[in-house]
Amino acid sequence: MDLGERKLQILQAIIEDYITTGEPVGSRTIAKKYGIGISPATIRNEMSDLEEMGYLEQPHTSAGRIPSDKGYRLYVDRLLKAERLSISEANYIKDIYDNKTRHIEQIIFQTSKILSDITNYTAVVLGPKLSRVLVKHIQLVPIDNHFALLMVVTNTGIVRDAMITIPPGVGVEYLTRISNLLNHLYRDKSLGEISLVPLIEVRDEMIQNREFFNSLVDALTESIDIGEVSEVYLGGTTNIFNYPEYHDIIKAKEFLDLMEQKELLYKLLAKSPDKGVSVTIGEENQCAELRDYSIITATYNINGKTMGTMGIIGPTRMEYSKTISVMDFMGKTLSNYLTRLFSS
Amino acid sequence: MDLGERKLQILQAIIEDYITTGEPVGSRTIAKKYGIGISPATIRNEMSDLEEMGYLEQPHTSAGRIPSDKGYRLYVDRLLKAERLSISEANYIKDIYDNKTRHIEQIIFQTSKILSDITNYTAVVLGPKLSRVLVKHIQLVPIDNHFALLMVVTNTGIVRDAMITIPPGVGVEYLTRISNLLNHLYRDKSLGEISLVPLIEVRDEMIQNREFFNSLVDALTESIDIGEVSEVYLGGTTNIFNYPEYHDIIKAKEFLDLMEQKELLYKLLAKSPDKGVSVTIGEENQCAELRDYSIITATYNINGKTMGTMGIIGPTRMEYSKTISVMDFMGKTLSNYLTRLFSS
DNA sequence: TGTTAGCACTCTCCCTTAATGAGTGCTAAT
DNA sequence: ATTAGCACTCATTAAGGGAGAGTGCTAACA
Repeated sequence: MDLGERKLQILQAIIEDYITTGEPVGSRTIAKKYGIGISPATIRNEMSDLEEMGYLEQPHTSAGRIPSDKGYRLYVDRLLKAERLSISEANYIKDIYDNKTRHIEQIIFQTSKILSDITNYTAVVLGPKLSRVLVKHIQLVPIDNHFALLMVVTNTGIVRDAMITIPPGVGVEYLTRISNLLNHLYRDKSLGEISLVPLIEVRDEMIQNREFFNSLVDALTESIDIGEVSEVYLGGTTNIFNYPEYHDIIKAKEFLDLMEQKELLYKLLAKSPDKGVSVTIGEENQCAELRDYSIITATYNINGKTMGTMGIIGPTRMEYSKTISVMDFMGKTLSNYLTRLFSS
Repeated sequence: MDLGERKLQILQAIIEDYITTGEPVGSRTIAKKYGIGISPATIRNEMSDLEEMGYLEQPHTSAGRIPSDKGYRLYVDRLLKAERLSISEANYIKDIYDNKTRHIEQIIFQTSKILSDITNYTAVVLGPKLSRVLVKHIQLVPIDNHFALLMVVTNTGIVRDAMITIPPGVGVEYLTRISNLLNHLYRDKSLGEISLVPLIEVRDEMIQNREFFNSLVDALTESIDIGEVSEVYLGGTTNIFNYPEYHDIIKAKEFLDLMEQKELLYKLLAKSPDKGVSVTIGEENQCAELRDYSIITATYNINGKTMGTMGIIGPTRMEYSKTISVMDFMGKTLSNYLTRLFSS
């Protein structure tokens, strides 16, 4: 069977109606609202065909049709007309970033709030991929006689830190010497490289103090690794309540509990493609718990180097057109802003 | 009318039954389950009295009674028998802290998770009151030619930082000199004192560079203030779904949205008394949105100096006895642990 | 005088039944 | 190929009607 022009028109009408109303769509509705000069009966025949082809589903015999995931996919790939943001929305987004903070955590957090506000879905934004962030400064700061703080400052203004126990007999000058060595070794390298470039040079210097060396390595890896997962920012988790199909308490709790699992969210977004906007619909999701949701992701970059990912999670009957535009625009806006801030 | 021994017994029975079942309690139930050798009819008379006195309420004519907020208050103040934690629970709590991390954020976060896990309510824990935290180290770290990082390390391992723009002509040596001055001035002072002790000494030194001085002051206040509100850790926000009276989507959303308002939660907990466990029941709450909830708070300290507050938010029919014990124990355990870690 | 049994009454909850209406699929006419 | 007509299906809603839990009141009882 063939997907003629008319079938596509009908499919599009059904999908768009279902997206806005959330109710199964009947043939009469299509004929009236999206009049293509065709009678309901004809539309019924076409709908029957579309169902057979797998683009539509019927909740029960005497209800209208709803799109299947395959239907949405077709819609997103072929039928979607890109929707430009309204000027006020675009300005709203831009204005947010006309701000004073240089703390990237704040910026990312704000991004998640705006995304969820504008789209009315749940937003997940990952902080900059630490492996791509550049080291600007490393220092061992003595706190008291027993502890020092290993501090790593990056070009994005992130500060990582970890406590280190100082073995007896290690003095301030020694810490300073090690600090200088670390700086010499790692400045302007990415955090990703740190884990690779061995500390051998330093080891020679430190061979006298095996114990300290080990705890230093521990602290370094801790300060790099631990954060990786914790940098997940959520916005609008309760937006899911806006959609009647999730008025069920069980589902709502499932969803919210899912959003608490930062590692899962991290994995979910981290593996999205490197460039552009990507759409994952319902069953296409790897994660079984998310089979009822669609996810739209985009990336942001600094100086053209991809640094992180942002995502929107919502029901499969998502406003794809609008949301894709928002994500695209947001990705670019954030990238510009960050590049201006941190490219120096 | 007088509150005789028997009336108290009956009130206690009703409250405890209602706490566990969530259903209005009838006279027959009391007679059977909590047999005091009294017939349902007599109990009915007593219940009628208790209602007249304001300790009980009746959802509708032919239902059993439920406790009023005033009833709960009486129960908490006079009828509660302290419930000791089971050994396994006590051990569970203690074990959590046998841990390696010195990051207080982690410890606080974990505390909120445990609290919500054990109690099955929502936990809110405030990070250490910054005004009481001691400065261990202040440093201006040059990042590149344009920016430096003002870094403040405290005795609790917290690191606050803020970016500063370096005016042209300011060199590394100058930053070091200022760092030393700041350290000299503020080491072992509390953050609260910083905002008071004027920077005059430093100003003399820096009078040559008005602009830099101002941005330094800005950064200092920023690094102290901003965090105050952001340090609110939540655990078990979806636990509210466990209680049938909150199966209503509207209520659930209201609650969850409330929990997103960190400033409100901060204010709520920050003003609780300095020592010991405190209970706020339903209408006693200042915050109108929380009139349907009860809050139990406790504080934790380092070396006997109160540093922060933890709270449990749940329905008014909360297991007061159990929860109060947990909070008491948790406050003490956390205090001990922190004191051991950070008293040096 | 306090306590209790008995009884009529109230109100919620749940089940059944029936009516409504939106929507379909099929058939036959155009 | 399209469409009007019609019988059929099924979810939703409203109304009716026990059943059950609980009360308040009265009168009897210790």
